Amino acid sequence: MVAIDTVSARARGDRRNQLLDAAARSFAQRGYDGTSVRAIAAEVGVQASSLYYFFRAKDHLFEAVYERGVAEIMAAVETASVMARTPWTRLERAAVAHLEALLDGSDCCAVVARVEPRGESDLGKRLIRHRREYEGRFAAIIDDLPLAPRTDRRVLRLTLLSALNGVLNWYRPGGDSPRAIAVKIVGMFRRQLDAG
Amino acid sequence: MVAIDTVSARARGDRRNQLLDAAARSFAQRGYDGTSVRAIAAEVGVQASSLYYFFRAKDHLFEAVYERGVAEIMAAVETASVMARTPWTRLERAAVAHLEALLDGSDCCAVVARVEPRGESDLGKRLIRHRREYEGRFAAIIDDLPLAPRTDRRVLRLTLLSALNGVLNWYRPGGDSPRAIAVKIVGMFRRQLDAG
DNA sequence: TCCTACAGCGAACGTTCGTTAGGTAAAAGA
DNA sequence: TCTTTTACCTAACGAACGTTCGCTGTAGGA
Repeated sequence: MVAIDTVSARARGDRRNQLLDAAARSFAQRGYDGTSVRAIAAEVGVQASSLYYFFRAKDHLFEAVYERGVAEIMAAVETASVMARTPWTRLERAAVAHLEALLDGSDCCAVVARVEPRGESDLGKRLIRHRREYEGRFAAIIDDLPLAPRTDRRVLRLTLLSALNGVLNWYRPGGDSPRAIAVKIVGMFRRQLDAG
Repeated sequence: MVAIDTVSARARGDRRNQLLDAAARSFAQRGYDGTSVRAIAAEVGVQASSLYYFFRAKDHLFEAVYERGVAEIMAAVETASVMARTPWTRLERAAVAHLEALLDGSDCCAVVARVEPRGESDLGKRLIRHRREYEGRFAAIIDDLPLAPRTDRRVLRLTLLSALNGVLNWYRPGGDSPRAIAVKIVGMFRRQLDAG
C-alpha cells in the first residue's frame, strides 16, 4: 500500500460524499418528499440500491445532510464572530457568516434553512435537537447585546433568523452580495435596539 | 324550492369547500408532496376519485387553496390597515392582521406562508403571480413609511414578511398572542428606521 | 313518466416509491 | 494462495401515488 493507489485511496469515502452532496442539492431544491432516492443515486451515477450500502435509509441520509449543514453553519459563524470586539459587530459578523453559508456554502446549509423539521417523527425530533444546538449559539450572541430595556430577545433571535433564512427565497445573484444583505438586515435592528 | 331544503341547499358547494379545507390543513402541515389526494378525500369521507369531480387535478386543488389564502390575507390586511391614521400604525395593523390570518385564520393562509412556490412549473408561475399581488399591497404600505434615507425598502419588506411568516414555525398557543408578536416585530424596526 | 344533471362510488390503470435479497468483480489481508 | 471485505450490481418486492373509467342512485324539470 506504499504505491500510488491513486484511484482507490482518493475514492475512499468519496461515493458517500458524492451521494451526500447530491442529496443536499435535491433536498434543498425540492424538499424531502419531493426527492427520491433514485434521483439522488442517478445524479451520482449509481443504482438506488447502492445508496443503501452507505446509508441505512432515506431519512438517515437526510439526517446526515442536515447534521453536516448545522455543523458547517456553526463553524462558519463561530470563526467569523469569535474575534469581534463589540457585541453588535459580533452579531453582524455572525449574520454575514450565516447568510454566506446559506448562499455560497454547501447545499447542506441551504437544507437546514429551507426545511424546517416537524417534531412528530423520531427523525424530526433528532433534527430539532441538531438545530437547537446552533440556535443556542446564536442566542448567546444576542444575549450579549446591550439592548433597550423590555426588548424580547427571544423574538429578536427568531425574527432575525427567519429574516436571514428567508433570503434564500428571494436572493438572486447579481444584486446585493450576501454580505451586503446581512449587513442591511442587522442594521435595521441595530440602532433602534442598541442601548449601549 | 320554497321548502326547508335543509340538506340539499346547505350542501350545495359544501363538499367542495370541505375538500378545500381538508386540503389546506394537510398542505399546511405536510406540504404539497407530503399530501396525497387519498388522504384529503379520506378526511372528508369520500373516495379519492370523487375529488376529481370538483377539481381537475391535485395541483389545481392546491392552486385553489393558495388563491383563497392570498385573498383572505389580503382582505384581512386591507380592512385592518385602511383606516390607520399614520403610515407606521398602518404597517403595524397590517402586520397584526397578517399574522392573525396565518395563526388564527383558515389553513389556506398558513399554506401561503409555509409553501413558497418555485417558478419552474406552470403551477409555480401562477402561484408566484398570486403572491406578488399581495406583496405589492404590502410594498405600498412600506413605501408610505417615512424612513431614514438610504433605507432599502425592498429588503425591509422581504425581511418583515419573512419574519412574520417565520412565526408559523415557532408560535405556540399560551405565550404571546399573534397580535403581541406582530407588534413586537414591527416595533423592532420602527424607531430605528423612522425618520418622520 | 321520462330525462338529464348531479354527486358520488369501486375498481383499476400505469408509474413511482422506499427498500431488500442475492450476486459479483476487485482489492486487501492472512 | 485462500479468504474476507469493499463497493457496487440486477431484479424484484409490496405499497402508495395521481388519475381515469364506467357505473349508480337520486333529485328536479319537462
